[in-house]
Amino acid sequence: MPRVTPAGARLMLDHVLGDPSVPAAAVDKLLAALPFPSDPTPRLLRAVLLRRLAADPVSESSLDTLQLLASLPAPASPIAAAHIAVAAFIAASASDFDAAARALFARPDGRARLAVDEGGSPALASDEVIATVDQFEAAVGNSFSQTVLRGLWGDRSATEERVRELLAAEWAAIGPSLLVAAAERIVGDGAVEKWRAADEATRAKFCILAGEENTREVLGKLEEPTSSANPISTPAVEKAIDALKTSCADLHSVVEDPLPAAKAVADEVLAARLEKGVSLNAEEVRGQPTTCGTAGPSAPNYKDKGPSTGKPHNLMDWNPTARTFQWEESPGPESSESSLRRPHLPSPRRAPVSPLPPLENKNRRRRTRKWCLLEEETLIQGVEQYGSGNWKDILNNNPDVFIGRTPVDLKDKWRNMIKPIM
DNA sequence: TATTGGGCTAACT
DNA sequence: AGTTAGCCCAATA
Repeated sequence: MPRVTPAGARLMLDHVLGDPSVPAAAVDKLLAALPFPSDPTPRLLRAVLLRRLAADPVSESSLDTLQLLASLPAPASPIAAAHIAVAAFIAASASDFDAAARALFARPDGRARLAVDEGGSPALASDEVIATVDQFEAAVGNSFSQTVLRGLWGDRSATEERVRELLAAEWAAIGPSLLVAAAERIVGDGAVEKWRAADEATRAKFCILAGEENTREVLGKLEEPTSSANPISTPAVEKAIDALKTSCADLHSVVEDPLPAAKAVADEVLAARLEKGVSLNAEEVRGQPTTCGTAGPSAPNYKDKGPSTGKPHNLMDWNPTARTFQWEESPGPESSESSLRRPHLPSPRRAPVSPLPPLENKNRRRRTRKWCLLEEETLIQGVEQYGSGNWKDILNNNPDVFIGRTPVDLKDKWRNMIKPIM
C-alpha cells in the first residue's frame, strides 16, 4: 500500500480530529497510523488540545492545555473562565495552600499570573480574572481568606463544568476542515467562478470530487447566462458585439491554431486510458483520430437494441461530417446574454424573429457544445464495453470525460456517428 | 426510470 | 438555401 504523504496525513487529521463525533479511540488509532504533520493546521492543533482537555479537564496539565488553546487564533470566549477555574481549584484543593497559591498567583512569576497579567494571553485576561488572581495572592499566609477561597473554588465538579462549557464553545466554533472548505469551493457558493477558471484537467478532477449531481448543477450554472452582465441589449450593442466577434475571427485566422496542441493532449490522455488493454493504441489514434482500430472484421457487436440495422459496422465508415472539435473555451462574453437574444452572425432564420421572444416561457435550451475527440473515443469504447443503448452505464463509468452530458446526449451522438453517409 | 425516435434549431457551408 | 450536429420532447418498455 502506498504510504500516506505528509500533506495527505495533514488533511486527514485536520478533517477527522476536528470532528467531535469521532471517538477518542478512533483518533488514537489514526494518530498512531499517520505521521503528525510538522505544520499542523490551526484546526488540527485546536482539535488535539480540545481532545486532550476533554480527557483530562482539571489538572496541572490541563492548565498547560488551556494556555496553549489561548495562544491559538480566535479562541472561544469562555476560555478565561475555564483557565482561572482550573488554576483556582488547584490552589484551593492543595494540601499546602500557601505553596500552591504562591506558585500559581504570586508576583512576578506565578504561573497563572504570568498567563493573565500584562504580557500574557489576552484571551485569558479579564478584570474579574485579575481580581481572583489578586485574591489568591493576598490569601497566602491568611487562613481566613484561604477558607473563603476554598469554599468558592474548591469544587471539582464546578471547575470541570467550566471546562466543559469551554469545550462546547470551542467545538461549536472550530469551523470546517480544509477538505470541507475545498469541497465548498467546488460545489458551494463561488463554485461557478472556480470552475470557470479551471482548465479541462482541473475540471475533470472537480467532477470526480463533486459527484455527478453537483457537477451537473455547477456546469448548468456555468453555461447559464448571467442576466446582470449585459443588461443593455440594443441593436447598436449587438452590432458592436458582432464587430468584436468578427475581429476575433480575423485574429484567429492569423495566429497559431491551438487545436493541434489540444488534440495532442487529448490523444495522450486517451493513450493512457487505453493502456489498460483495449486494442486501440496511441499511434493509431494519433494517425487517424476519427477511426478506431477496434473496428473492422472484429468490430464490436452493435447489435442488441442498437440502431444497427442497415448501418455501417465498420468504424472506417464513420460519417466524415461527424467532426471533432476542441473543447469549447469557458463561456466568454456570449454567456452573458440571454441565449434567445445572443448576438451572432446574421442567419436567415433570425430575420423574421418577432420582438417578443416566442420561447420566453420555455426552458432555456442548453448551449450547444461540440464533442471533443476524447468524448468520441470514450463513447466508442463505452459502446464496445456496455453495448449500444446502455447510455447511462457508459456515462456513469466515464464521469470525468462526459462532463455535462446526459445519457440522451450520448445516444444522439452515437446516432450521428453511425449515420450513413448521405 | 432509462431508453428511444421524431422533431427542432443553431451553426455552418 | 441546404445540411448537419446537438439538443429537446413525448412515448414506450
